[in-house]
Amino acid sequence: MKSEVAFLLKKALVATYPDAKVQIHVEYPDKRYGDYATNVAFWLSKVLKKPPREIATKIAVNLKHPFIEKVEVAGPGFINITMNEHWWHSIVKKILTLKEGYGQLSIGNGKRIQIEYVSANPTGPLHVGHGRGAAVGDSLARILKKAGYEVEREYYINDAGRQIRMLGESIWARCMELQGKEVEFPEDGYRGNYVVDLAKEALREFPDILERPKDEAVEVLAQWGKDKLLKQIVDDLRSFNVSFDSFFSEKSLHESGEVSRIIEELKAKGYIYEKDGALWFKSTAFGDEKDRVVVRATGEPTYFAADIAYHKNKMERGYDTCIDVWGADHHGYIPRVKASMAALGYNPERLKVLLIQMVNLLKNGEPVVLSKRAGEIITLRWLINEVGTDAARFIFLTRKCDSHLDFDIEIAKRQTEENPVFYVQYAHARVCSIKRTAQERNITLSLNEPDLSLLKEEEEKELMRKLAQFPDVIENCAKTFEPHRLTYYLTELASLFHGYYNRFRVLTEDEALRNARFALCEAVRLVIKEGLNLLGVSAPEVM
RNA sequence: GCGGCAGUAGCUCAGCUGGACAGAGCAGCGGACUUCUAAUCCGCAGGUCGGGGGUUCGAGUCCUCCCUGCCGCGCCA
Repeated sequence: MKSEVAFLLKKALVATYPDAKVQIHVEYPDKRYGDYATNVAFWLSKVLKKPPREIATKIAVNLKHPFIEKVEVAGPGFINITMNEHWWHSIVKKILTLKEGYGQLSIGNGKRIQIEYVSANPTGPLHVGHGRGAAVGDSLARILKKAGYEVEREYYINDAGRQIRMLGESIWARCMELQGKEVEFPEDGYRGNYVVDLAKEALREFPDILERPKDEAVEVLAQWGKDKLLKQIVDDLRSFNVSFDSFFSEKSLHESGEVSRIIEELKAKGYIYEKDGALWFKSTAFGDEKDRVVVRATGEPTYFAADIAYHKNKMERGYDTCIDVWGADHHGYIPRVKASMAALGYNPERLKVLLIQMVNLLKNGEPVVLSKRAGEIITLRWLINEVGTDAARFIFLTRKCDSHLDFDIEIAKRQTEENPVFYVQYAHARVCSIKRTAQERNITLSLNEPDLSLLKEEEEKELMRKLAQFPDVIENCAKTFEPHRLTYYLTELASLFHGYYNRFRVLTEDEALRNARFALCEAVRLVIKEGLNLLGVSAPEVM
């Protein structure tokens, strides 16, 4: 609702200083100062060369609206605004009318955003780190949609190149072992147990596989294994409430010739040279720290070459913005991708890369040590089975992407008050419980024209203030690409609700008061439900 | 060595274009269930915002230097 206040401020500003051009920023001050505040006078004082208090006072005089109770100039020049009850009541009514549609914005203005996330190699199951990227990417997609963007979600499948062949060789080696044949396991092979399971299944599916020439067998197993693993990945993501609009195959870029074409295009522009038998892209011309190989001395294109083609393809599809969600260990990769886009004549600003920091797994405060050599990983599937999708998603979204995340498996499993997701869900369930109890006791509850002026308590006003912030939170998340702000908001809203619930009764004798309070609670419930939905977390009616 | 991220209460972390006395949860201590679910609530206690300089009317937030931790610097992806 900040935007409405900003609009009123804008009017007052124009009335006072018609020529002033300044961005109006509205904040939530400490509640003893008022409901909204702005520091616009400070910015103006720089331009007008007058004291901020003087400017603030003049603007305040012109700030009028039936919903404004009072306007005060405070401190060195803040303008504090206090709204009257009609303003707060209008918000509750708005929520009850719009329901889950409350908070829908149009700041995206129909602009197209593509968001690519997870994109894990189909050479093994998803691990916990992928889960964090999935939670962030998926929730961000939901939030951006809510903010009025046209959003497309994509998964880039690295189904070409060395790692897929290595998958085939790993399965082949395990097949040999299962048949009791001595064979050296490939040095960079995939050592996880899942490869043994795949090998067992492969032997059933292709009884003659080991009789075929090795190259052929490896190729068959590679493609078959890749498809199996991809299906498993998609299934895991589905259990994690994560979905995609499209899957884009790296292999298709090679097969369609797009990779070769992109190299020719860069060559024509003079950004490709040969050294040591390989072809190099002159990314240093666009700020990268060194040039990068696009075609190996063996004649094979690198992963990066395909990635250039992929990003060109994205640009050609006309998105206003493309978001790539990557693990933070890929940060050194950003300059070369942006360089390639610049070289091809695209504005690199159209690409935003979100780096997701590492997840540290803990067990009762102690780091979980995994042997990388033995291919030990903690899979997302395991995590979902242990702690559930709701808890895992919520915990992943309680940190900003830039921060490392300590994920303590025992705490997440414990399902106690240490686990914030239940706290928020419980608030939702409690409102549902009020409704149920009323039904059981034949108490009438009506949302029809509640008399909200009966909500006189400070706690009730606090709740209405918080509810009014929801659209601002959506806007904030969408602009910063930071979904974690929503989890904090929901926790705060739930906290206010629990406090209110403990102190006041909804099902009172006084029918008018009962209906007014229930209307407020129902508004809280609707916002929590929609908020959780944006995080991909369920809102149970009973707990 | 170069680069990225982090360094805020005992622990895990928030902190909205720089704003008005630095916030939450957990842990600790003390209270609240014949009344809409105690997975809850109320209260107390707890911090020279890693350190030094600087910019500003104002710095946890911006600049600079230093310290510590994690990560990256392949013709791997």
